[in-house]
Amino acid sequence: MSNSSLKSIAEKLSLSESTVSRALNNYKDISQSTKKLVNETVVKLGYQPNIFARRLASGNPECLGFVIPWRDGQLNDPFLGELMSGMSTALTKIGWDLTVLVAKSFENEVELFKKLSMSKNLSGLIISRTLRNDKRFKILTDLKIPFVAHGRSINCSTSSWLDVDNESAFFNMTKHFVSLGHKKIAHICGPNVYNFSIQRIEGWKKALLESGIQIKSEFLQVADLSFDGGKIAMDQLLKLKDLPTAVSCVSDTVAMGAMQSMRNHNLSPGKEISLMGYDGLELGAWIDPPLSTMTQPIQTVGKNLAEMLVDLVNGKKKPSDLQKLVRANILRRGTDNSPMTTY
Amino acid sequence: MSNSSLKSIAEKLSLSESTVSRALNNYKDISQSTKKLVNETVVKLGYQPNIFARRLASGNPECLGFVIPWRDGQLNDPFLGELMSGMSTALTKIGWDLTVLVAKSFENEVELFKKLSMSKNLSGLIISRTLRNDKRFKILTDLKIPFVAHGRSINCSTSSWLDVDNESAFFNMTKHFVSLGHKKIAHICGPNVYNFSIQRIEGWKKALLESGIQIKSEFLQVADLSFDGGKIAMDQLLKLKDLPTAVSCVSDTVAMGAMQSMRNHNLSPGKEISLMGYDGLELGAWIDPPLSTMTQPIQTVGKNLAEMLVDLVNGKKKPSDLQKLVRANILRRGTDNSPMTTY
DNA sequence: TTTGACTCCGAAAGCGTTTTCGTTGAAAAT
DNA sequence: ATTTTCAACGAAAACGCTTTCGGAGTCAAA
Repeated sequence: MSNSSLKSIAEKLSLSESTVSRALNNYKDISQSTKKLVNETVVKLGYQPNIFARRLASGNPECLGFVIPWRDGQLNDPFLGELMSGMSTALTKIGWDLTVLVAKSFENEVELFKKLSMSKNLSGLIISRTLRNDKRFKILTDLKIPFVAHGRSINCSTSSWLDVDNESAFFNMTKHFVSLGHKKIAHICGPNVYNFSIQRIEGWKKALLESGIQIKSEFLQVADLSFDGGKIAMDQLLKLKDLPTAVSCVSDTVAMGAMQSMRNHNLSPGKEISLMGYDGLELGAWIDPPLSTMTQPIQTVGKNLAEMLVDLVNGKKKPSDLQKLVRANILRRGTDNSPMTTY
Repeated sequence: MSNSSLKSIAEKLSLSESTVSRALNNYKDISQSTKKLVNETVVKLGYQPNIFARRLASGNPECLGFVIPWRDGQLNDPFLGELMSGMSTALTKIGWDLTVLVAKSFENEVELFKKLSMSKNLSGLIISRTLRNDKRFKILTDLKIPFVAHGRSINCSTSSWLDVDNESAFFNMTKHFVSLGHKKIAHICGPNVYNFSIQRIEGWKKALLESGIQIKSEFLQVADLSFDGGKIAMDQLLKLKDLPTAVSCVSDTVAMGAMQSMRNHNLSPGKEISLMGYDGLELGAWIDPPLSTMTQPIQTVGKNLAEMLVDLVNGKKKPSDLQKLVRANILRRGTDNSPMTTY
């Protein structure tokens, strides 16, 4: 029966509703014995509190919103499922909900934020696809909406965020190429509106510097974050007199495009030119040769994002104390090899 | 200010709270003039009702749950974003929410259902990845949880569902091959636990029958819904004495695997053997040659799923009156060509 | 004039929790 | 013996809305 309410439990135990409520919420003015008693009968009766009553009374929506990332009119994040799964599992444990929101443009998103700040239907927000200079940080802060960002921005020092350590990831990738014997290492980066683009360039540069390799500006190509972007960028690289022997790509998608360009020029990815992507897309393993890449534990990221936001909402921590960097790991498949001696 | 409540509006207009409430909910015992007045001041003050109070009082959670599909320990649906975007936009219009749920196993999912039926936190559920014989239909019906399924099952006649017309999709695909001149058309199908596997086989068979082509049992290969599955299945087909000139694949992923197999045998997809996938994955365009496939309007599907469930919850329609079939469309890219005469 | 029907609105009781505050009784301190 | 302290609980207000019911007023019909 779902007719179990606080009242029914209180009557069954000859206690007051308030005592039962405080027992369930682990108040310290309730004796251990009654807490035990209450918890036992609650599971026995299969009691589930009415979350709407609870949320109304407590003033805490106990509900996090996730703004699903929309880019260029398309929703093509293959990790969405894993990410949200991580969030949801973390929240389910504490009885909170995850609701999804969609904003099809920046204006749309800001409008959404304003509505949310008025309605107070959500405890906090998780945003993603952060830009180099992302105005959402200030907007959300001004609106006093608790949030944590998946990704950093130029002005995120006082906010809460979780991000991959892009710089060290591409530092490691480049170092990896160096250790394989490469000296001519190019980088196809993303548009500089994205924060990670800049950071990934930095990692590439630092590794070259530390390895005593001079940075050639023509070895840095900007690309749209798409298959075609990668193809065009690689086309440019292949026009060079002095070709690179390795290319680090800002994403798997871009790397796939770059591979296509190589094939068009009768070059075999991983032979004349090694290359690596980033993201760890499964489909990278489906092509020939399979694309080497870097992976990150997406589900854990989702879980962490949710947990951080809960801490923030509960006031346990300040935004600036909730900043987390996760590592990406090299996944060798087939396109990272030593340079050809004869080439 | 977010201190706007029904009360504040009532005071401002010298009306009672109940009148304002009924005006907003379009009750017919409120005059047009006051309705207009109330609505105007509501937008002026930027009033947002407290959904928890509303949901508590009305008893309608106004919230739909989406069980995100988990398969083989992985969450790899690339359309999740679009699907949920469609749902969310439909629900936002009427002020309902979409919350995501995750179940990592069948037992887990059933447990989830039971909890939901007790707690009544959700108005209804959208499930996906339906099986040929999907026990969830009966379970949810017995638990009296309103739901609509994305995909059919063997026992879904009294339930609400939305599905692609798999049979006609693969009928059309096969007919397309026939019209290109193919007579030896194989089909790589999925495991028969999935309902769509059976239906897609049916479509393939019907088209062959209607075209006067005999169905050869060795031209039907079962594959796991994965890259490797497709590869293995195509390996089998290529062992045949009499090779097919066209292969219709149950999914793009499987088709990618099949292409890999062809390459391993020094065959060019779309030349010696034409093939088509299904799903319309973007990445199909990234390989060489680009994979021909079939697409469906995912966002519309999401929108429809949500709207159907809302109708169901509101009691406007019976489950059996909410069944919808959508069409898939052929997307020619590069792997569907006429058979080689010399081959 | 009375009756009935009809329109529009207010009063008030819920919805199921949380949380503050006060009370009780027993143990400890004076 | 009296006061203080403290643990453990109950009473009741509050959260902000929905919804039922009844009443006031108007107008037309009898």
